[in-house]
Amino acid sequence: MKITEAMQNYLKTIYRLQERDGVVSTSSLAIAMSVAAPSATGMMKKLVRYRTVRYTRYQGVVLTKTGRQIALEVIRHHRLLELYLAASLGYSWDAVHEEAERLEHVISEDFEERVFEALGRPTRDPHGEPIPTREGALPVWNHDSLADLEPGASGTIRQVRDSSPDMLRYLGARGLVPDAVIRVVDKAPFNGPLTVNVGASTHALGRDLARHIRVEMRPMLGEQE
Amino acid sequence: MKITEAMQNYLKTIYRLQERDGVVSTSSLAIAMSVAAPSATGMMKKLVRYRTVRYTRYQGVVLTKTGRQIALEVIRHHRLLELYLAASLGYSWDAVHEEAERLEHVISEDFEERVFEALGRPTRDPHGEPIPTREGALPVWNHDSLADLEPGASGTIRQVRDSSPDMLRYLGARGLVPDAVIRVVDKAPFNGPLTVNVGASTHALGRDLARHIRVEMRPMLGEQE
DNA sequence: ACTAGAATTTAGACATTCCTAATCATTCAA
DNA sequence: TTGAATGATTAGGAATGTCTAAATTCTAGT
Repeated sequence: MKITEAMQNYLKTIYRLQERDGVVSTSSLAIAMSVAAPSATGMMKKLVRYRTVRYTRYQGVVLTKTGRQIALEVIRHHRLLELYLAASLGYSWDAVHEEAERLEHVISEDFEERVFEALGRPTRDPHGEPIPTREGALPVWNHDSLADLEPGASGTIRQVRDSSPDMLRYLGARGLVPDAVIRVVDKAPFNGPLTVNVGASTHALGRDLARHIRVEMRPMLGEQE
Repeated sequence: MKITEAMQNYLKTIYRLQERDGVVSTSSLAIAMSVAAPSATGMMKKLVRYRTVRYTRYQGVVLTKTGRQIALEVIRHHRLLELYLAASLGYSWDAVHEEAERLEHVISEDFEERVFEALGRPTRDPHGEPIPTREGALPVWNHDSLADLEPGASGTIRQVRDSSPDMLRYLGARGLVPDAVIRVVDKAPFNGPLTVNVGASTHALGRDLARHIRVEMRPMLGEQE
């Protein structure tokens, strides 16, 4: 009766998909885990035995409180590690994900605590994602998708939601990182690209890409109360 | 065709036992790995297929060059991690072993390299054990066992070979750590205790325990050339 | 309402790594 | 030298997590 590493990974993935889609289907889970569908079905049944998910045949799964707790614990490890690797060992923000992915399952609570303190009890990882607390609470902000901003709007990048190293390097090279201040110059119709100012330079960004960038809008002049 | 974590652990353990006893028997390996004897036999056969050990039925195993290479790589990870945990995250020397034991199999070569550089290319871990080089070379010193020193002899502790946290705490509390300068005051016959000066204080030490402490003797006055 | 196609689950298999029970080999002592 | 104790191996089986192929269930379009 032990939560294995595989189970942790499934729970973490279910959590992520559930945030996005609500109920999680077998096929989406299988794709996200890079396994065949029967593997996902089998694991769902196992997770049920551990009371970490609620599962109805042909209907998909939802995390229980216990399952969410475990997922958030793993996510906390992951994000603390990403931050630690970047801050203390000089990793670039596009390289932290892969290393954290393997370390997150093996570090002790003691290690977690020491890293947390060494980093000054941080609340966000290098990609701007919030770090769950030890108690499993996760502050949720509702920032706007960059893709939704209209020309003229400006704000501060709060999150860059993409774990592909190539994409992160691409964005980083253009200054599109958390805390960067941006302004939308132009926006093509029909899901076409956005043109944005970042600091001194201007870049065109695909709408799909922009959707992964979350922005805290600066209240327009005259809009403040 | 992949070296699994279990195989790494067996190879590391075979390396350690081989240093001590020469050829490694199934039973000693099984005991050291905390598994039943048939598990050890089975793994030996598997390690043969990977050309990491030479094995003769009923005779035990010896590492091949490849096997030793892999064992030393894992040991390098282990000792770098021990040092890093102690130096950068404030772990006590009795706590580093357990954490390093789990991390050693999952860190990347990149992580290893960054830690190595962050620590200033160290050559010894917190217990005084030498850290194998990236090429798999291991400097071997032949220090004396504290148990062999005669009354009046003195020297510097170079290694404390014990991974039990309790024992390390016990020794640490008495100042018996690497680089400590000690002098043997008295030595009981028949495998009885040694009495040693460590800094300002004096302690009696069981001979078995003293055997795990390796000392670089200071040449006696008048003995220098 | 029916049916074709998509999604999902079941069935059966394989690789790992571990176990217990039983058999086989070695060795040491009388 | 022989035989009992010790040590090692074989035989057979369990748990995990994966797969492919086949059967089942669902869903949408007519």
